[in-house]
Amino acid sequence: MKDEILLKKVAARIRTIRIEKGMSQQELAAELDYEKSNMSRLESGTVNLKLTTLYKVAQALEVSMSELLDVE
Amino acid sequence: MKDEILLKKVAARIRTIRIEKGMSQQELAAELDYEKSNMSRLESGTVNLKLTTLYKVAQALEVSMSELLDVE
DNA sequence: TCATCAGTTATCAAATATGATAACTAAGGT
DNA sequence: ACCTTAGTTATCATATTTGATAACTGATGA
Repeated sequence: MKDEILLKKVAARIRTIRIEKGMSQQELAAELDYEKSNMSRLESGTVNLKLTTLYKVAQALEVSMSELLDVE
Repeated sequence: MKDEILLKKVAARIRTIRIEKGMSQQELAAELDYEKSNMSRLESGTVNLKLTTLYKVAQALEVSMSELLDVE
């Protein structure tokens, strides 16, 4: 799988789970001490997240990192 | 879990699996088109890997990213 | 002793993530 | 018409990863 595809898929997974949990980007961002704009960027799949960023997102969504990476 | 601990754990996991597969850092590095020095750095747990780097390592080790993140 | 292999550490330039701010669109409700 | 909420996009400075090179240690074998 090409890198960009991976990033898109992980981003989509984050968005899906966030919506499942009934959270807005803003709410999720707040838990992470992010700006909503950065949350949007994160879900756009244009950014190559670092491990600790993934970890923080997973915690805020109350899922494991593996669930966020469960792509294909 | 604090960030540094997470990074240490993931790094340790990578090392463990690499050794299980009977590979040297050099061999693994070769598969990734890395320098062995960077492989060492990666396993030192001092670096906050990006998603695509984790992905490449997982592929070279023939495991899923989840296996590398299966910490704690 | 000498050479090789495995790994570590430091350093550098280049690329990129991160955090912040701002301006914008679009939808809903009052 | 106005306001709020949700999300997007662009831009900036700063920090950090990445890739490369080099010098080093320690162990093992000829």
